[in-house]
Amino acid sequence: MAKQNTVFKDAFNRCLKLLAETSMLPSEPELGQALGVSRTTVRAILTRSEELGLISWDKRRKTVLRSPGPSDYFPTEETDSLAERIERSFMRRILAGGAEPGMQINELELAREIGTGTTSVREFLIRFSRFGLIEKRPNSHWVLKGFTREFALELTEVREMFELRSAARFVALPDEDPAWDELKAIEAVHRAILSDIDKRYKEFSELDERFHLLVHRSSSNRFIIDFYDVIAIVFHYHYQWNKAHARERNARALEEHLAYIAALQSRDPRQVEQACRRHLKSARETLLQSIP
Amino acid sequence: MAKQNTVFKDAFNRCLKLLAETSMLPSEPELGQALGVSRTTVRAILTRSEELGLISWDKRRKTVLRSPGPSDYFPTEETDSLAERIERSFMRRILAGGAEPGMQINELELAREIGTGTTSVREFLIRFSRFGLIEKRPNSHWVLKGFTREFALELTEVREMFELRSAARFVALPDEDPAWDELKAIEAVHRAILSDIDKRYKEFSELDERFHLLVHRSSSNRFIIDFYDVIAIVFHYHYQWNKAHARERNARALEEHLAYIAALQSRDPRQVEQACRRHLKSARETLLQSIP
DNA sequence: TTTCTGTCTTTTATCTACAATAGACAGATG
DNA sequence: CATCTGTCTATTGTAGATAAAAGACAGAAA
Repeated sequence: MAKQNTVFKDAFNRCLKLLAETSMLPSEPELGQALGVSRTTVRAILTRSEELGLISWDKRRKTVLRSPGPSDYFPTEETDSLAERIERSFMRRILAGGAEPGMQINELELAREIGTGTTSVREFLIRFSRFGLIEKRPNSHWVLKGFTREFALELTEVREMFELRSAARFVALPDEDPAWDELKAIEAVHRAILSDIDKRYKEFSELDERFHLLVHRSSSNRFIIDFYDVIAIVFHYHYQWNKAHARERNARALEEHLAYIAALQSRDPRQVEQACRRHLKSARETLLQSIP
Repeated sequence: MAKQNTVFKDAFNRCLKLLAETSMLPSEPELGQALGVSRTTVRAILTRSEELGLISWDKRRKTVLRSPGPSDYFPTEETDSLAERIERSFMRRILAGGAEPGMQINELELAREIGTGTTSVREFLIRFSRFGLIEKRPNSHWVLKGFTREFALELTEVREMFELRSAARFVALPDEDPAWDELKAIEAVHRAILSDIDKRYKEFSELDERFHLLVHRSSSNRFIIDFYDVIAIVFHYHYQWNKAHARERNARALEEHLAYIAALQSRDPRQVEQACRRHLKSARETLLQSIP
């Protein structure tokens, strides 16, 4: 196998959903636009849809013949890109499995375990190295530096610098900036989750990312925004991993967010700084608690 | 060709220098230590040295027979690692050649131009992407974001945050920290260059990197230290590129550095902040002036 | 005239193969 | 008995090949 056709499979699945809602599909370029793929892939999707008897296709006439059933879809395991699969496997290994700092990472072994070639693993490790958790010894192996207390402290130190700076920029955004509307929307979701916290506390993780990314974006600084990737991935896996007291933690964080959001809306830099510092402090403590 | 043997060639050249100074080479492990390579490579070096009649080699007895001449060395072009060659070619293209932002970057074309396989180019681009100058469109090309005014401003914004923080940490280092000695050594080089500025102003670039890296190191934060790579590469190529008024610029920067160093040595946080800010401000202005 | 389709070319993503390099182990040597 | 050498194995770095996906262009259709 050279290239996986996950783009095709994933787009095909998404196309089936569109197909369920109309009787006539649009033009190829339009469909490509809607699915975010090239015409080549669109045509592959149409070909397969025709073969399955889902549509009849004659040039510009693409008529839906029947609604897609569950068996028409590709299984979800096959629609994830290789990079996603590698990331998951890798994070599971280093977070769940015995992940002692200093451990060697073996490309070939990892590749075999994941069932892929070494090139992809290698490229993943190179990309991943910017998260500061692994390091390359040239002409030799990678070394796991480990998700340690130092790591968490270094990460949060930079995070705090960047977020304070971004928050200070946020209050200076012009009234018509779309960020204000997004902030309102985010606030509303916070209230909704809080009012049904017992059932919905798990939604916090995703909301957290959405909120902080919005703040970081207002820095208009690519380095600050890019760094948020590091924070996001660490917190993402951290939430998955450390579920103790999740409900209470999330409830408290939601409250802190609301105070922080109110401060942003007040546009008073001092209030913002205060609320931001308070929230970041407790976020840091939570993260540190989960590290032995 | 599978793997380049640049490690061997480079180590061989360095070994010739050692060889010129002794009549008897040490043991294989010791030699490996000195050259920073494995025993496998050491033995390859010894084998070749023997073939060239430079030494006689019998088990532990490695006697130097003659001093190496110029023709014994590998040409320097062959000792650079592939990654270095790719970096240079790439930087020349995007800094010197018409490097309009938005330009597409083609892996295959680059590889052909440099005379290497696509894999290496790809891996280089992935590593390089963390410098914020290029961006990947998945399943498609890379886009050059360009060495623009915004880039320089975003870079210096973060640089200033990080360096102020690091400098503040520096003054808190214990007296016995080796950084203080290194700082003294750096100061001495500054004075030496300044006293012969007309001839030696070109040495500033390297000294600048050495000094700022020392400061950043005292942050003990991997993200801050890693970020210095970005700064270093940008300034490195910037110095190579923009030579107008280099003498005056460097003389001024040297003076600023001396003030900054004195402030660090005074251990007075307020003086440090002032001197640091002053220097960073003029560094930013210099950088911006070189951008159209 | 504008947008669409059929066809073709180019480029990327990924696998496999292989030389260079690192590293392990047992027996040799001082 | 500690260190070195000979030999062997494992792993990385790089090239080359190939399917998937993107994208270009000319002629067809509205």
